[in-house]
Amino acid sequence: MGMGVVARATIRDVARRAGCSTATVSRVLNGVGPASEAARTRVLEAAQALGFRFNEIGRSLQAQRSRTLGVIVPTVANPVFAEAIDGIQDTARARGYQLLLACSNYDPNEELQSLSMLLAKQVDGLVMTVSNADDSAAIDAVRRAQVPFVLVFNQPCTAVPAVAVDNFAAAREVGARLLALGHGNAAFVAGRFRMSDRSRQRYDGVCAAYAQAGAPQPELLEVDYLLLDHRDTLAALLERRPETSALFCSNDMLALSAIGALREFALRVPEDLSVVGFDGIALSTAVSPRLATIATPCAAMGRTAAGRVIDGIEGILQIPAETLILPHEFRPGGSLAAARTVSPARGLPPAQRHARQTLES
Amino acid sequence: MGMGVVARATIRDVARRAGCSTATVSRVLNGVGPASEAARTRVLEAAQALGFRFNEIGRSLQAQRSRTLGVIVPTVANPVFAEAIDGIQDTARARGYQLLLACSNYDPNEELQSLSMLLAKQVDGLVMTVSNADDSAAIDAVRRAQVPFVLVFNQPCTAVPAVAVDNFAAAREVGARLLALGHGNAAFVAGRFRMSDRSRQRYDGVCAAYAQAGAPQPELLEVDYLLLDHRDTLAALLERRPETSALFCSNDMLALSAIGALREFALRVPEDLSVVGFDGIALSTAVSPRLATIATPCAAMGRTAAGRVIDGIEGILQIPAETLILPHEFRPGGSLAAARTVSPARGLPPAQRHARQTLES
DNA sequence: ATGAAAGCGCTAACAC
DNA sequence: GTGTTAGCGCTTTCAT
Repeated sequence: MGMGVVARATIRDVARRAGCSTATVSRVLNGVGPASEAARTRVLEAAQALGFRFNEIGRSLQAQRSRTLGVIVPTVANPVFAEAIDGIQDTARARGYQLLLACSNYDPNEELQSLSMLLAKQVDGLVMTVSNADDSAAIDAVRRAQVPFVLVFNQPCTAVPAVAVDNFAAAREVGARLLALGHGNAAFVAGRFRMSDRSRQRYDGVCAAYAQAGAPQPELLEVDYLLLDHRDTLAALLERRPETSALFCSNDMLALSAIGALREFALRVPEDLSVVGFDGIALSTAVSPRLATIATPCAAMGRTAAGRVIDGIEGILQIPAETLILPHEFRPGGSLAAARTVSPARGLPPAQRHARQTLES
Repeated sequence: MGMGVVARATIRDVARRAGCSTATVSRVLNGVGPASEAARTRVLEAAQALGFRFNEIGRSLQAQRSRTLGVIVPTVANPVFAEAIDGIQDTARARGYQLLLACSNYDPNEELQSLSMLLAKQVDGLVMTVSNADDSAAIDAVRRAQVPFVLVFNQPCTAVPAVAVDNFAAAREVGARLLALGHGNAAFVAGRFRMSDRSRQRYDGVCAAYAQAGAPQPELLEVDYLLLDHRDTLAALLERRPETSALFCSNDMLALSAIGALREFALRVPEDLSVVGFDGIALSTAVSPRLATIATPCAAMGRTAAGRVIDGIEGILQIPAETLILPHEFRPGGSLAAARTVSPARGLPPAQRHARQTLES
């Protein structure tokens, strides 16, 4: 064996050195139960001298709780989940919990598998984002396990504890604003449409707005979410439907990279095409033009969800099996402007070719 | 107590149901040691019927290993760490380890405190990024604890296991390129300069290039890393040193938001000012103009570091106490161009005022 | 005030 | 091939 953990001091070592029993050590170090001043100082001294630290594994086994929260998100590479994790961390740390993190890559099987591992490790509770909150093997499993959990981002129709924003309403609002600005022809750009109920809810929302206005249903444009280069897909769309004047992207990462792709075509945002995102990640306010988007309180959602889970764990609260909707806000940005009345001359194929040559050289 | 974990089936329950001892159950379920076909099927059946899952806490206590890796990074909100975590995850999952995640917020005290918690939870090894790899209480502590660890991103001078890119060399290369393009006056923009050895190494690198060329040392511009709005700071710089023609940012997030801020001043990138980043996060290739940056293999660094740690844990390898340098690559991008020979007219104060009014209305 | 002992779930000698 | 037992580190009755 290479470099392994050297035998760390246990409570027995401390007891031996302090000349008392392990029970006394435990009482002193935990500050519970009686202990004479003499014993107290001897124990403290011994613990100090030995550099004693509790072994939380032993404690967990006996206490039947691990002070650990499981977290399952699709990926940490999308800042929206990263920001939520920061929020979860905040609350967890403040309340003395650690985070066991797993990423599912938008794959329900991996969700289930990760969940299984986390449950085996006896997490006290779970915060997770699943592919499809209304039909999730992972949710079934965590329910069977009777472990407190709260979803984040997911906005289930069924009775499941969750903290989210109102995806449908927010997207409908975006739809209304697009229409008000004259964008009768818009497209909805999504990454993992099949694997994200949020994405579908958002699409439904914008479609509802368009339907209500009698406008044509926005085309659904699915792009590879791993690849951040969407030039080909967008070029195809603009060729197919040149009247498209706005892109509503399922999340900010997508929106940002869509803007990048459009610029490669020498298309100006918002003069030639408007772009709207969803999430309100930190970077969305830092770029210029600022990204018009739905600002969601990602970190607060993480904090709230973690808080509820911990309340549930500690018996402070029976976690309600319903979605807590946190307020969203449409945040205007330079990436969204009124549609041109005349369709711009978009020399797409040549521009595209040019851009690609430039880049691939 | 609210909803707690209901008593889960233990190995004893399985044994009872299968009519054998716990030892047999353990042997069968772990696939080690002898077991008759009859026993095997009875155990499997019983386990199935009871929905038995090992309690990893019990296992860990007995085995003296947790199959858990501790991960400490400054923040998960910076995509560069998020991407590294994805890499760590990859390897960890492949080799059967879970991740216990902690964020230090660039604070050495929090590093130490997080470390302490992770060690108490008996992580088998650690992957971490510390503030200052050459003077880190956390490193001292993890060494004392004799727990295998590898740093990521940190590039220590002292003998510490690490996986990183050569920050100094990469930054010097950026410096050389800036000079070659006529940027005799550049500024280095950093977030947590005091709290990031990487940042300092990068600054030293670019300074070395400038010194060698006899050019004036790039000014160090420290900005609030939490706030992504750097307009005021940048405006002050450009007023103070209007001859500045390029910004070299300590990381891509900073670079991206710097570009955003400049656009708010109606300054064009790269016509008026060039911007170079460092890291090569996914978004840096998606924006337009593409961000010129040092592309670093963040995910690979995470994978490699995790791999080494696990090799160390499993005694496959004695982790070498030295920095493994992974290759970086300068990635050109439209954000960097030759400096203008004549200084552009930069109506800064009015532009700034205008931009801010627009945004704050 | 203190200690002995049981036991959390599991594995690994060791006996049979 | 199988069971008994001890013990991983800790807390917690229950005696004393």
